[in-house]
Amino acid sequence: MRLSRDFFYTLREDVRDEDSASGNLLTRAGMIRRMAAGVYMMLPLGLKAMEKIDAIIREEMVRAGSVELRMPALIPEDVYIASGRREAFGASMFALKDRGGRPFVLGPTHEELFAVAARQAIHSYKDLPLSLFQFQTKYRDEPRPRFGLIRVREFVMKDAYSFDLDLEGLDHSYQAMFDAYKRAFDRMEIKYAIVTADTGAMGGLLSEEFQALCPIGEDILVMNEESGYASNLEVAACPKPEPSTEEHRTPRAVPTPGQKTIEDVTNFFGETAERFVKTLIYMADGRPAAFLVRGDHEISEVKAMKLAGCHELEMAPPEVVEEVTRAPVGFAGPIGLEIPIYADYSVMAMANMITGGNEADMHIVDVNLEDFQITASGDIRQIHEGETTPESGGPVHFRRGIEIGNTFKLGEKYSMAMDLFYTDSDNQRRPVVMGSYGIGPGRCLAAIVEQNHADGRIFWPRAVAPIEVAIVVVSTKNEAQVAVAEGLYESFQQAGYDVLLDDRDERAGIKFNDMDLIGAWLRVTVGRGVAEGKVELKLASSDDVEEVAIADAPARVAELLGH
RNA sequence: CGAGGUGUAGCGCAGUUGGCUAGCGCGCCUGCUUUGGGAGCAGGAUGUCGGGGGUUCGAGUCCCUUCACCUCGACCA
Repeated sequence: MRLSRDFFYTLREDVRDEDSASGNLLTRAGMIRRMAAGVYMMLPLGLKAMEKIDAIIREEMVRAGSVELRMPALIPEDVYIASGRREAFGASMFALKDRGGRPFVLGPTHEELFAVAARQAIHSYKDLPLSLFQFQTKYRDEPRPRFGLIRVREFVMKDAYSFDLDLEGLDHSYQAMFDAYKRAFDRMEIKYAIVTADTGAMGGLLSEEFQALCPIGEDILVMNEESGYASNLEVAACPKPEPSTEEHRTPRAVPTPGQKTIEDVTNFFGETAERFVKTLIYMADGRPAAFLVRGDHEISEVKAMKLAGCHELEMAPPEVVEEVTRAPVGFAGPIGLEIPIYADYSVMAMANMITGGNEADMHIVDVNLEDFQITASGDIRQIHEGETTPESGGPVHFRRGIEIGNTFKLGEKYSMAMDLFYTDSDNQRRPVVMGSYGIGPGRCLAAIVEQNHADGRIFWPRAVAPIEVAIVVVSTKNEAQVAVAEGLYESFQQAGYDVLLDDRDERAGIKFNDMDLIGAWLRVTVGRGVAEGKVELKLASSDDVEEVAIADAPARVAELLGH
């Protein structure tokens, strides 16, 4: 690009309302611009970086044997009703009607459409396996977009789908995609962890996430480096404690006026939180249910949903809490509840616990398991840092990650819903076994910047730098300099580099600063050295400046770029 | 959805108890000087003060309303 003519600008100051380094730097570098909450313009330089990321992903997809196509974003609503996901996505789906009043949605993900498309091509076991992918815009009406490109409402996703005969075939397809993902992220030089994750709204058998390690990441990763254990906090298994050997006493009510929170009550009783049980009232698929966790623990809603076997779980509104506990919010307890009660393993190990009294200003002490009826017990809490589980093999610690990729073994869920079957060699009709695999290229871009910036400038990994070579003409009034710069520009373009010519009539300092901000990988300075037949080369990653003869510049640049 | 906050020039901001032509820095335009790390001097342009309504002789400022955006929360009863 030639700056005197191209669409290019930078901002000198930090941008208001950009709460992440990547959002701020990409905006200042003139690569992106926010239009609305979670909606961004992708400007030429940002688009260039995106295209490089896309190209890497595309190459790895093709290498893994996947075939590219493109689905619509505008989709009749009944496609998602058929799979039962219209409800699962709920308000996070952008919904609209056409002029005839027919309901449409903007697709948040495309398992259904791919299943529908595959129906045309898959009839026999001879048609399998098959792998398809696309780069396509998704729409999700996030409750709270934030962190620049990291949580947005409109974004391009690379999504791929595998179709296999059986679970064994799925394992192969999954592994091929998994390896492709690793190669792609390695080429982008992203520092990431792979964690087991919740299958969530996708459903299915297994989910693993590729998480770019980064302090502003929204996911908490539970890890143990020695054993290689890594799991999303949502699903990280907790240790199962030994039952208490304390002798069980008889429950008795104790007045606790105004003591509602665990903190209140621990102070009131002068006991540690481990002696208390939190009774959380939820709506599980619309019906109230109680979940018990120890006072010092936090519930994992993902695990709780699995234990309760429900698809939707949200905190019950105060009216419901008051109805089922017959007490104001803050005094719920298991004794006398007439709704299903699910208990965490740690509660199963407790004795003489303190619970709410289901009565205003009342708690009950010395409660034991025999004093109430439990529907089911299981691991429904979040693990704490420092705990050890059989899986982790040692104490876990937490890190934060940005989810840049996710792989799912879906199984037969969508095939069954969308009627995707094949005939096997014994003339039996069988559901196709599917997998789905997503990468957020925009999140990759953001994660790369988060991981590679300092002093208000971006340091791009080699493979994704939008500008490989920036030619800075120090003085555009100096004809000799301009001629040399133009010659090099032409030569670098011929060589196929991503090259930028800063021929703006600006002072050298402005140009140098701008090239630093946008993270030009290699800078060629065409200035006073031209009089002696020389130009200067400088890598963004180093402070060293190398003088070379103009005639030698193309060869040396090629060498530095590794072309 | 709950709570809080912010909307004033392209960007970042100030604007007193309501007061007369609405300011500052950067950027932009013109000229001169300068010219290797965000130049200097002089001159200049640019505003539905988020929108609508109201109070008032007079509103960026007060009131009502609405929209947008941001932060925290929306699991701990």
